[in-house]
Amino acid sequence: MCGALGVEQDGQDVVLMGWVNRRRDHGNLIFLDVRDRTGITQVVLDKEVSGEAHAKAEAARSEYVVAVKGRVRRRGAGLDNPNMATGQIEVVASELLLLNESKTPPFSPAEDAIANEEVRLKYRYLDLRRPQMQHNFELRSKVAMAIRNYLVDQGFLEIETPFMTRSTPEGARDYLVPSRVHAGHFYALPQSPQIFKQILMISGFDKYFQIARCFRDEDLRADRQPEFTQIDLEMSFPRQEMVFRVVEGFLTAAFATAGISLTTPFVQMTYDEAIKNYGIDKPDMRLPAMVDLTDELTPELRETLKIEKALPVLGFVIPEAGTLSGTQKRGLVDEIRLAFGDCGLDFLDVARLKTNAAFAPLAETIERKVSAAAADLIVVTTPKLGISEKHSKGELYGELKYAPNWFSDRLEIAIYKRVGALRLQLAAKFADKHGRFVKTGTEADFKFLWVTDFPMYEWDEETKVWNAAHHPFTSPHEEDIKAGRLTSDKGAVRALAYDIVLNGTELGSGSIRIHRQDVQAEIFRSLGMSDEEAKERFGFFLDALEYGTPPHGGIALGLDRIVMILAGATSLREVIAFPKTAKAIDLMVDAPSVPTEQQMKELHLKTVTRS
RNA sequence: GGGGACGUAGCUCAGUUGGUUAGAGCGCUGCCCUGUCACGGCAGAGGUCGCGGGUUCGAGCCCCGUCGUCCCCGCCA
Repeated sequence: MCGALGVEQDGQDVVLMGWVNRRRDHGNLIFLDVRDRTGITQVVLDKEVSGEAHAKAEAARSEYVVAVKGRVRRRGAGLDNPNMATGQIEVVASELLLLNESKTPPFSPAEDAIANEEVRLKYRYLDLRRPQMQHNFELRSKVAMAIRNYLVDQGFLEIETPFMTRSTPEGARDYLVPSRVHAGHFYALPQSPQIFKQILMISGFDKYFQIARCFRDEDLRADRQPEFTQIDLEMSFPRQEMVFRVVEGFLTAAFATAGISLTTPFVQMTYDEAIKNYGIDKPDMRLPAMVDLTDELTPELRETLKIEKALPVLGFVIPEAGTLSGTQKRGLVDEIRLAFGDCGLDFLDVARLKTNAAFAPLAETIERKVSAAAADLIVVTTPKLGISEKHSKGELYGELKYAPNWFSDRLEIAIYKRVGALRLQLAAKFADKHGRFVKTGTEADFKFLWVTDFPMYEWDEETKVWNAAHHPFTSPHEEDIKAGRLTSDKGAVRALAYDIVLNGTELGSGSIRIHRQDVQAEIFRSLGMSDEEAKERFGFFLDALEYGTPPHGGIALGLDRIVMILAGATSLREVIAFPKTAKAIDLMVDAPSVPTEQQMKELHLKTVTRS
């Protein structure tokens, strides 16, 4: 292989096959850089060595497929290329075959500058030839294999579940597949194998896993594709810590394939703590936390900053941001105001903190509380959100989605989330300076975290109902059931649900499930689902629960996201061979497409145009 | 559904206050070249300025609409 040659092979006869990465024609001497999956080797075609091979090389062009027969030679003094892995050797060709020609490609896989995504996706086969992409998919393959091996070693069984099924209870929109045999009936592609894996527990497969494709018809993001791959697993008789240890185990194995050793167990915090300290349920631990400064502010300072009495004031630090000029500061404030509304905020570096008339008396306290270093930027803020005492709890939950237990009765909690978002946006803005997001290939680049005790219910402001925050098979905390909160105080019910977070990205989420039919029925009722409705949607599952269901629980992790972060990429498209655009289009095969009339007829379908 | 950025040669991009013949680098084609490795030299080809409409004496540039790509909000266990 092209990348496998080194000085050890000096003098050996070899055959190389690959693509012409570059051609350098010196007349009677031609260099071809031949590329395959493993790397690039320089091939020398000397007219005096083989006139025939040399003549063929004259016709060779970029991306031609060639076979070279020749001898490995240590390059002469001063001819080594230190920029190339194989730069100490070259292959002197005695024979050259042009196995296939290539049209001039719209962009060259050899180029350092990458074309725009539209072109890359249309000519995906060319894009995938790029060494970076080849590396990503080698990494992905190895990671998946390491996880498989680990789980199998731990006694997990890999079991497949159907793609053509019925809706799973995940709340996302389904992709539907029309049935030819049953007019008007549709299969749904699974949003996850959730129900099947629980059934497998009931079936006695006490440790199941699957690297499973999942489908969700929702709008996309850089880290969301309509079809994606999950490492899905479920265990019987677990405590959640048992699930954590399994996940930490396979992640350690997976990261080891990339040469990164992880320290376990991972850090753990509750959902409430995450919101309170980071303003988000998936904290990026590479950045410092927020600090509540409410009790530190004097009434005079509140006056100066025009902060209403009731609102909490939060501070945080952007590391290494350096000193901002007045203009920069004003620009930043305007920008933030645009995105976050009036924040009553101020940006202060440590020096300014001490000289600012309003803040000076508190300088030391604030500096100490936010643990600011000299070059750090201190942000003191309270987004106002137009919140007042008049706002109902429901409206607040709408803003908040969840209602963490510790502030069930307070009105200003959405602020924590706003400030959390602000913290992330500002950190991204100063990313070049603080370097916290830079990947160096060490353990420190990967900050894992377990977030536990998620709320059981979330308030849907549009429909004015409580929904299951995770899914309706998640078990609430026993004490919350006993305290009657399922009916009296839904917002305060904690679930035995947990997320695993890496660098601010949710990698996966899982829960301990309900294994008792009576509890399950109570949950459905608490979600406003009638017994009939529950039976209609999940009847088969409720039946199964009644035949000796073991306590069980599990988790599912996004394989694509793991590989993305490990590869240092910022989009899933870099680690999915044939991804879709933000509008769920495959630009290479041009999918989705219009079916033929014959297909439509057989499927009993008719297209209606919505006006 | 909403907001933002982008769309000019095959690719990456520049294009001033609206002005006459739209440029650069890379790539491509031909010729030359025996030590290059982002080879070099000479010559050359290559444009529906995304698309449609409008304003104007005149539009790559201004306005409206539309399509596409990307990012974000909503949405998404």
